[in-house]
Amino acid sequence: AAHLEACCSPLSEGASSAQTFDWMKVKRNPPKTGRSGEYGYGGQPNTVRTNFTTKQLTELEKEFHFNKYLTRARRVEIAAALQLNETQVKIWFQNRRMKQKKREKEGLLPAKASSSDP
Amino acid sequence: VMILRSRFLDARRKRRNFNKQATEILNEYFYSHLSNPYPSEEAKEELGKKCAITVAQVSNWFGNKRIRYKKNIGKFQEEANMYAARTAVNATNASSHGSQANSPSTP
DNA sequence: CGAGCCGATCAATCATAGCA
DNA sequence: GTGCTATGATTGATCGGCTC
Repeated sequence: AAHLEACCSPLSEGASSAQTFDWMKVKRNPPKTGRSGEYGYGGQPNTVRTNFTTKQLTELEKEFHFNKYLTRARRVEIAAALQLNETQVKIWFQNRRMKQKKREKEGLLPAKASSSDP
Repeated sequence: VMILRSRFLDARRKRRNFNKQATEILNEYFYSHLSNPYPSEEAKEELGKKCAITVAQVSNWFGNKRIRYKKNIGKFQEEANMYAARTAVNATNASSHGSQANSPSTP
């Protein structure tokens, strides 16, 4: 792999229009997901977003409805059963909780409208 | 590979684009705060109200806009100039204000 | 000091809308 | 109809801040 970044600099611009602000340069570190998305490889950082299988998602969802929060023990069990990292399971639950909250929030006042109508 | 998508339960299927006016308002905010296009929760609520969309949609819009903008600044140059000219206001950096309509943030 | 959580965001991708 | 781009939504994972 090879990444290079050396184009424009935040220096001055003639007149109008934009410059390059800090938020445009923000870069996220590659996932440290070590692996286990798919057994086998060298073990190098996955670099890519893991795609959970329908089976894994089903199990996680089921567990979530049972308990919104995980205990260390439960997390280990699930991770082993689904062949995921404990971290991935932990993160999944965190994201799931946020998703749940978002849903509740919107399900409260969904005053439908906007856009166009065909 | 087969990975039979459970493409049968995704709300993202039927999607409708926003009004031209809503997009107008969002872009105006975006480009007038290009130095820091991160509306506060309050600002999002107000934008959502003005555009008749949810706060979540406002967040999605800004999230997509920021990523796509920085991915290809050149592609948005025109748009940027257009909106930049339309609004003279500009907050070069996050700091307090004292305006009337909307204020950036920092609780 | 570190682990887990929250809230926000990123970044890649999905699926459709919209236009030539 | 076909083909490609624009765009809203979804989501695994990261970042900073806070609690314990």
